[in-house]
Amino acid sequence: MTNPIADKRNYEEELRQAGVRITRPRRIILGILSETGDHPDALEIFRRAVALDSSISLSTVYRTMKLLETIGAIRRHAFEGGPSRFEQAGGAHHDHLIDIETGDVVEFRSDRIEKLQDEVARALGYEIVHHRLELYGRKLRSK
Amino acid sequence: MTNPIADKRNYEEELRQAGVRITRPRRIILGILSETGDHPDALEIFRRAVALDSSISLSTVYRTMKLLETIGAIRRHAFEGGPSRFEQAGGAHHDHLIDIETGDVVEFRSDRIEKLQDEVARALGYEIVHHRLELYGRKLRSK
DNA sequence: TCCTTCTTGCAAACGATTTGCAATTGCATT
DNA sequence: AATGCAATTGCAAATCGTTTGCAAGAAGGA
Repeated sequence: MTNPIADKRNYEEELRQAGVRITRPRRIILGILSETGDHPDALEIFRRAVALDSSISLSTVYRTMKLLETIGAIRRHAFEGGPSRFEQAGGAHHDHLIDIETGDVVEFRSDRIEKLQDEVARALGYEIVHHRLELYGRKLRSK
Repeated sequence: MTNPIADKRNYEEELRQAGVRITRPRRIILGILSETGDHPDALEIFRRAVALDSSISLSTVYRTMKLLETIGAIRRHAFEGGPSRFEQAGGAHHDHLIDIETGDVVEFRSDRIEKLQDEVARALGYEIVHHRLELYGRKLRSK
């Protein structure tokens, strides 16, 4: 999930492919995204970016996230209550379990649930374009 | 799902039980909520309320929604992109399918999906406190 | 290097929602 | 029905996350 070198390469390549310039702020933000395994929000990315180049602005972070989102390089999640959080796209589809105590995000995937969703939608006369499944829970103090 | 008289009764009763005063604005908002089968947002509720009493303010709508939410009389949903939308609580649990073309909301329920969610969470060492499952789709032009 | 176009930082604007405050109201009490 | 006080209101201003206009500054092909 965290593969700094290869992922970073991909990002710049994706940008080039999309015909956008590779600027200093973008390179920095891309580096941050490709090295993180968590789901940071814009402000958190901004903080990490400023640590590397204090001249980066929050607007640029937002603009870059939107750009990356439209070219499909990252995914945006609006979990309950908080600001949008981002993750690299490219991996297989998955849903999220959010630890309501820590905010940690655990990714999971259930083909059986996906299949049932399709069935439900079809039964209602719809085809699913996309979905959002978020489980909010707390750690079992399993002994 | 739409039962004006009984539902309206319940609302005022619930408010009394919670020890809050039954005011003119509240009565009007409650009436609107109990008569609607859809999932209006605050502004829409405000519009309908103003039609009945032009002195009602949007803040009061927001305050009332929050109040009703905390006493468990209504549920708030933050569907993708838009403002919060509300529905009466009290019915059985269900999830939502949102028509991405019209914004219409279809309620559905799948015990099998619920069960699988629990299994997934448990396997990850969590217990679910609540969840959010939203299907975004478009009508099948089924002939 | 030059030129055009894309990007940036900044500050102001934004939409949804919340809040401070002084005026008004509900309602338990006389 | 009149009283009193806390709960509630409308209004305007504040808030949060995010977007945008603009003038200045870089990217990168000619």
